Amino acid sequence: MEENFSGAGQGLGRDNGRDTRSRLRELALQLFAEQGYEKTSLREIAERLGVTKAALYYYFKSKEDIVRSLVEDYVAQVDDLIAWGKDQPRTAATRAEIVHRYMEIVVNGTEVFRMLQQNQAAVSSLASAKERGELFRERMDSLVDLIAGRDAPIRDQVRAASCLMSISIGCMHYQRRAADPEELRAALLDVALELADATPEQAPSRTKLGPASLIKS
Amino acid sequence: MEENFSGAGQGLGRDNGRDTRSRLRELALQLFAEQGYEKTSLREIAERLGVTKAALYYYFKSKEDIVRSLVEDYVAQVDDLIAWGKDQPRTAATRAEIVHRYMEIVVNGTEVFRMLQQNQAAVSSLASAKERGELFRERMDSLVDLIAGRDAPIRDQVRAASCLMSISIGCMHYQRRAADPEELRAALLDVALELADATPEQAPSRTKLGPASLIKS
DNA sequence: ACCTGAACACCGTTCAAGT
DNA sequence: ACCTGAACACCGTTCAAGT
Repeated sequence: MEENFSGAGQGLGRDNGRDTRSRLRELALQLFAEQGYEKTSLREIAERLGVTKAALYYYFKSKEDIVRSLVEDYVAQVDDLIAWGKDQPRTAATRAEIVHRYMEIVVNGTEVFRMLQQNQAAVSSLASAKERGELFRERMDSLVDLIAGRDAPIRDQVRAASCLMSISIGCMHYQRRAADPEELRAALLDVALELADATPEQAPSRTKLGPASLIKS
Repeated sequence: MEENFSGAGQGLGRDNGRDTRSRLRELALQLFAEQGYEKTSLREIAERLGVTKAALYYYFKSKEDIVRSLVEDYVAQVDDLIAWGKDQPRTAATRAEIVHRYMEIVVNGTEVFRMLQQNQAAVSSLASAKERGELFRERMDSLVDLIAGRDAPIRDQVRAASCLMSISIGCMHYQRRAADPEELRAALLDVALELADATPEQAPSRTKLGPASLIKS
């Protein structure tokens, strides 16, 4: 919805506007992810683009608005996934499908997710003042609910959260140094899928608190 | 080393200095974690403390220096853990011990880790200009090496990284809403320990790429 | 439609000066 | 030892004005 914005009249103008706008978005993403949102000044972006600071306000109404434009698409994709998941039966197959789809989203937007991860504080106060609270926390919780089941025991919630974190952190952290991207994908899926299913505590637990924890105090 | 700084002469002065300094640290940690490092101005901190902006520079030589002072202790603890781990045999017991110790560190410094997590970008450029690169990335990698073994296959590296992330993210994310903190600890340990050991792929793999992936293309 | 120049309030930092 | 007031360069944002 932000990417295919060119449709309106790209043959009419110099198409230079579209060009400047997307160069701006591309450059901002790179700089925000690399050196951080707050450490990247609009002056730096403008200089590299060959325009004035003030010119940027023709394309975006604020610095935060640039981030919103970069993130928007992926937030929508996650929302779609959540909506889809809510209509699905609570089976192992559904959980696996959620993991696969989430993985797909993250893989396609690794740079954006890296940028989000690195600028959590700056981004979460971007909450648009509207009801879309926290932007991440909330959606994390929704996905955890879908995977572990609503009001699941903490242990299963932790497993589900770890499952999701493994995917995103794993992508961001290893994508650059992994020789074969397919191998990384397979490894991530393997770990994530293992975490997506609550294990029926096969081994009688290696922590001191086993089933015996009911006896305490 | 930063906490027990009072030893020098706390009976001599008004002990008001020590007091202002630690009130400053406490307040800064709270604000940085809550609203973010960059969104928290020194003016706000100073006002709440009842002094001028400039007064803060008597205690810390820069804004970043406040963060360094907050983080220092925990970085040192992690470094100690890494150093200890390097001298240990590569057994399952060692891995379990590393997980337990890491958990201990994170539990004791949850607020600091939350603050680090939320301000990654701001903090990682705090790299002191010295060689202590990235502050987190690097130490993460060292711990992963200790758990998975150096130059382990990606799958095992991912498992080890997930193990560590489960602990820190799990603490930060669930500590506040968990009814019983002991239960949370047990749940986190359970998941982390499962991830700390590479599974001998018991089930013949549920991803499309099994051992058969060698045949491809 | 696309961009500039100049001004705004605010930020982190420095420093001479006060007690 | 502990703190202030005033100044510095820089930041994001606005706006009237130019083409």
